[in-house]
Amino acid sequence: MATIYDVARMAGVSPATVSRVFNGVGVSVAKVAAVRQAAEQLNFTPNRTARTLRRQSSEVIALVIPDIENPYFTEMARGVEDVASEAGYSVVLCNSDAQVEKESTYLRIAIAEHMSGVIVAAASDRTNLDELLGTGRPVVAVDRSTGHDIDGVVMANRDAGLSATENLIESGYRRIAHIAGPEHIETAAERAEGWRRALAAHDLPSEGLLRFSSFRVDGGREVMEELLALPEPPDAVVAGNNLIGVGAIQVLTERGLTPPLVGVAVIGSLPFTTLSPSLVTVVRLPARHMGVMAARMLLDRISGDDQPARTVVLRNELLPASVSR
Amino acid sequence: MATIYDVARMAGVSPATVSRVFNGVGVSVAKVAAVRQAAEQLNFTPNRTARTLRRQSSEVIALVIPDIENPYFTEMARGVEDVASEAGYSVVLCNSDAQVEKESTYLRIAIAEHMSGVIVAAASDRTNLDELLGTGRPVVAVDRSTGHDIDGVVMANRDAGLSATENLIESGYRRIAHIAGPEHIETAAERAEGWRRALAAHDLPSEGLLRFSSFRVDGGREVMEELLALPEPPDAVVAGNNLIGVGAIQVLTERGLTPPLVGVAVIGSLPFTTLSPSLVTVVRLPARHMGVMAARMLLDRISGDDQPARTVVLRNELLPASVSR
DNA sequence: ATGAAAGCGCTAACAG
DNA sequence: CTGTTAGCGCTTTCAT
Repeated sequence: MATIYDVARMAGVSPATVSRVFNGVGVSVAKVAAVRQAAEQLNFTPNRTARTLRRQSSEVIALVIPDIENPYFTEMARGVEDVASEAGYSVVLCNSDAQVEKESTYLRIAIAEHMSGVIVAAASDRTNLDELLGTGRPVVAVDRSTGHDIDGVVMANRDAGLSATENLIESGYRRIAHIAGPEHIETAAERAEGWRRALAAHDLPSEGLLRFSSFRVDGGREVMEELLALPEPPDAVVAGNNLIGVGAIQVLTERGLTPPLVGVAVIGSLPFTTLSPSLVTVVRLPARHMGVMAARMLLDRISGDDQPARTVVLRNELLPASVSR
Repeated sequence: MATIYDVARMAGVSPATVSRVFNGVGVSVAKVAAVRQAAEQLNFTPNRTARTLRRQSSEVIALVIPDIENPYFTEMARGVEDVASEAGYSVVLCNSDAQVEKESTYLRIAIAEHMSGVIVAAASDRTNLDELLGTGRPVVAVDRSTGHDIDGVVMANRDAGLSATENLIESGYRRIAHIAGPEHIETAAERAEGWRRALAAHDLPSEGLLRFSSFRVDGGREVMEELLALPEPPDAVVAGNNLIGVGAIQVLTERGLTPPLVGVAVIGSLPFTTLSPSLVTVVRLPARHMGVMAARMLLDRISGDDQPARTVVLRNELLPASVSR
């Protein structure tokens, strides 16, 4: 690999001048031309590692998410990436697999690699950002808030749970279960709270109808089966996220209980569903937009913005099933 | 951030010794203990950028894929990540968005950041690896082969197209269309070739029944609509990948032509489908395994293996629909 | 086994 | 506008 010295020699200038050419500072047109030509000829690319070491920061941001196979998070990643790459930043995607240890490893790498900032969807409420924040790096929380006083972008989760449930109530369902995500994850708890409130407001029963699960397809399947095995099974169900929804609908379909025979409302979109869209209620969560907002806030912080921490709450959109029992 | 010098001073040793402690070379137990304790106290993490600059290589590999929102590729990414992280490597995921220019940018970053190797699912047949290969870095092609003489892992695409089509023929369908991916993408062309052969072998018509599209849901939807508008519409369809399959099934469902009314075979899994699995034929492609194999080959190369280039072809598994017309 | 010292390739004062 | 120079933090000879 050619270095800045090779280019300098070939162009008959000093290494500093070559550096300047590649960093947009004032250099005479003649030398710029000479340097560019030499660089071209030598196939020179500035060595980012050296630049990073010298500058103590790199144009890379880390995005740490708990499940790279969940379309909700990949949609969000697209939003982050679009904003970041527009601004000349690269995004490295890290999959914490919902494990705090893996998450810590990636956060440590972000520090050790001098990345400029981090966007993190916390693996759990035990996520520890102290070390990262101690380095002064900007960090933005997405999807789930953390215990720390930092910028964040979250969904209106309680509202989502509430409106999903109310929609089912309006459609005439009366025994509405909720398959929530893990109990210690904020989004899950909040959505469950919304579900509970909706039922309470309409004097409907909730006892025995709330189940915590994993935010995954098999979690949704398992719990749906349990619910159907109940002496008095529910006539409708609110799925705590997209994957739980998929699992629940799969089980219902296999049993011939295709919605709207059993009412289904899902918190989150079902991008790859093959079901006719009018059969289930969906609360669309603006995942891409969440990524966009988070990236913008992070970039602001990186360029020195030091306002007090902000939390943005994103509204969601109810797409009611158009067919009911 | 504490440096190796801070630790050295505190532990009463030289910086070189600290370095040795963190690189597993022979150091007396007493000093090891002193260094570890000092490091702990100062919360020291070796600076990777400096290490990379010095060593001219980093324990990071890049994985470049054309669509991060496609579960096929994220499943593959999981396979890569599991193997890599086991071996102490981190994986940075880069989304080329099926654009050769974005892809080039990421490949250039991989060089400039001294990454140890690259796994790439080529954006198109115009993907250019010359610059990357010129640096001597190991590169493994996945999913799609490249023009270059490098290791690769691909699916048995022709076979996949063939067996998907034959399954539909056996189920009694006679007018079988194929919605393929982009014509200039190898996987699409090969699967189409399999479809064509199956039809030819059974003296069935193919004329006007092959459509190239994008490997995305809207591509599948669009073409499915076109096909249904034909004067003589097909009675079955082979979808060129998972997303095309989703789009096609969505359109059929909306028209009340739910499979098996119209036969559907999909090349690729439908992880988030809510359709009863027995209604469509699926050719399962071992995406995770592809990632695992690719990562292993790359790691081998990184540790110096210099055998001639190998190409691994992965067999797929036919999961026939259990219900037919 | 340990330390001293020389860079890896780049950028940012500082002079001129 | 341009060149000289001193590191960024680490690893790795080369001595000892």
